[in-house]
Amino acid sequence: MLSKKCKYAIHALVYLAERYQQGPVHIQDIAEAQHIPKKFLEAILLEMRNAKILHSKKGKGGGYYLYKKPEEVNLVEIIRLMDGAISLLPCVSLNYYERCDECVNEVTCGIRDAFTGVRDESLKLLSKSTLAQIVKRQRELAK
Amino acid sequence: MLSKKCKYAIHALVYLAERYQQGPVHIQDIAEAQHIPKKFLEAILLEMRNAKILHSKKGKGGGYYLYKKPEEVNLVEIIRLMDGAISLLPCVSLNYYERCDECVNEVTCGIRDAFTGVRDESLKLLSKSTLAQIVKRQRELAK
DNA sequence: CTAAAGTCTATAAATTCGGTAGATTTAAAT
DNA sequence: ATTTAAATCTACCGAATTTATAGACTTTAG
Repeated sequence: MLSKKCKYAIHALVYLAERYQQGPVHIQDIAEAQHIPKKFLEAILLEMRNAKILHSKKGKGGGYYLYKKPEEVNLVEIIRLMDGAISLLPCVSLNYYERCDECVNEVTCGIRDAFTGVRDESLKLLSKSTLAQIVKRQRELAK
Repeated sequence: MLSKKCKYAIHALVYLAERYQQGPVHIQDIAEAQHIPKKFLEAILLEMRNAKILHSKKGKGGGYYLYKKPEEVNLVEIIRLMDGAISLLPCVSLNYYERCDECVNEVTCGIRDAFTGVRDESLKLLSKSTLAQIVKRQRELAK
């Protein structure tokens, strides 16, 4: 399962993607519209700002807005930033690899195989899902 | 990521599947061979016994052994028992569904779509992975 | 200069995770 | 019947992580 933090991040980004190039959006607005605790959201947005996904403008009339284009932000990137690995086991992770203590021999471990498949499929689907894609889908569904 | 508990459970089951129909296996043996804390493993095996995946024999010469056939135990079942949902979001879970507070309208939410796809692919791959399959794979790799 | 916004630091509640201790029960072997 | 080896049960614990909250500080438009 994704953490709430990650879920919040995705919702906030989609909200900002819907308002792409319409100027800065207040944290407060996002928090209220998406039912996210404001202070928690603050920290999340800040983290995404540090990762260059968002930009912010301080002071009156300030707020957050997308730095990258909606087509260029996908779910893999967001999940990795917020929660870490996509894969279900550390020993099959591409970006967060860790050796298993239980695995006597990683090469002959029959378990990794299945999870490598799941990882690859998940990566494929999640990387196809960009903010642009999600917003488009959303608009179609709303009709 | 799966919890350690779940990873331990899978390793223990594979170990027992390798010894299917060869009599009860001591917790101690499994713990040592797979580097799992014994007391923690105890609780895990007990849970799988209650779920009718394993049987146990008490007293001298006792131990744990597979109740179901290795072909009949797959990773979906184990993960659901140990960690819960397979899906990444509660609102797309088949067995552990929960409504999202953030979702203003679940029907028009463009996010669920991507995660439904990931869920379906994961379920497909994980349900194909049975203990029998894993043991077979393991024996091939060991050659 | 002031109000409205993000930023930073610190903390805390709640939950989950990973693990342990010890008494009890069961059953085989002697 | 006694001993011994095993699972079972009950209870607990510490640490880490997750999910937040409070409040002082900084920046900027007007």
